[in-house]
Amino acid sequence: MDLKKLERLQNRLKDRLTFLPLKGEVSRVAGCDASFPGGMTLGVCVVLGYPSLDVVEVSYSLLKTHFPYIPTFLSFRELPSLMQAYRNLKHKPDLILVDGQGIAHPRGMGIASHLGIIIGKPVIGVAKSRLFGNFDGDVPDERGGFVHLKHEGKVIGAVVRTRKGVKPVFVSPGNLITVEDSVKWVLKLTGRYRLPEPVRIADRYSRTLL
DNA sequence: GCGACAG
DNA sequence: ATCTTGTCGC
Repeated sequence: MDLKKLERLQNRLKDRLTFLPLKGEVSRVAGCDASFPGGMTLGVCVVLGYPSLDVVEVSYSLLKTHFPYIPTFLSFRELPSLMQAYRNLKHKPDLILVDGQGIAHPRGMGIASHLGIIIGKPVIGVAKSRLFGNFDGDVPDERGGFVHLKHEGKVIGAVVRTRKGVKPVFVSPGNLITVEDSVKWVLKLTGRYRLPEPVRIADRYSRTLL
């Protein structure tokens, strides 16, 4: 486990990121998350139909955990399992949401970006707390209110209020999508809960599947 | 040297 | 993330 080497890998992968408006039809959306039941990593991917949000498929992968939690290196802990679960899907999604940061990361390589580079599809990162980036003032307390997350003047994501009176979430593009479209889709996929349905359901399965 | 630090 | 008792608010 050579962190310096992994940092260089993240810096190299960063050059392969692309940010474009989301084009084409979105008929399926996926949510990915992992849990850690006693020394194991349970990665889960759920696919929902869009716009119905009905669960189309759930796939998972249970692997022995081989990497600890170290801030800014989350992908090396969770991706092996999440990738395996993703490969097992029979119905591939057009858009993916992952529990964690996208480019709102010190080296622009949060887990959502890393996953986005590997599978080459639009991925959005949705985190419950901040890792990197700053924002001014407060997030308007109304569903849909948001302020940009920035780093050295550049917009790298947004702090979004998905429900009035509830703590906001940190949204950032992983790959093949823009900050604006990421915010727009997170809101379109959020119902009566704090987290958008794909990640909320993936989270629930990852802790209930056993 | 000190504080921050996704899940 | 996981563990785990009690409390606040609708």
